Amino acid sequence: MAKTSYWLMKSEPDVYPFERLVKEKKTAWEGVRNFEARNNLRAMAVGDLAFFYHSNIGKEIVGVMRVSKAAYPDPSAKGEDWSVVEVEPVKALATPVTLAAIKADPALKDLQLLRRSRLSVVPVSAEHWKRVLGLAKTKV
DNA sequence: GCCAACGTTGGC
DNA sequence: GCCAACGTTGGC
Repeated sequence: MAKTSYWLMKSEPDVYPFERLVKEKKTAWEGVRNFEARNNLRAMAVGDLAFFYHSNIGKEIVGVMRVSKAAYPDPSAKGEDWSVVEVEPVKALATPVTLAAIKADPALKDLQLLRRSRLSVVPVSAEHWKRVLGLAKTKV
């Protein structure tokens, strides 16, 4: 069993909020049109965990999800070289972790969310993962 | 609604 | 292969 990797994926809540993922039980993470984000998707393995971040509205990490199917061609981009993964909800955070809270925490200053703010799929280190869960008062 | 950051595209 | 122009993302 390979070591679990951690990620953070962004969605605008008026396009696809975490609550909808909870309701639908799983979704294909479509629409990534950035090479680096795509490569991150392709690096994911089944069982990897990811934070669900609401961009623009909310600007906070609201939940945790699990990769349930590894990368395969994006059905919304036929004939083009894009990928999606399938994810399923794990749980909502007891306390959402806001962007402001992340910025205010020196331990999280190197979080890729801050350093690469425009990238929609970024890796998260195990240390940062634990730290964010601590702030969220949530166990996974 | 504005603007900064930055990835992508296309001309040379 | 460089670089300017352009488009998109996302915070404020």
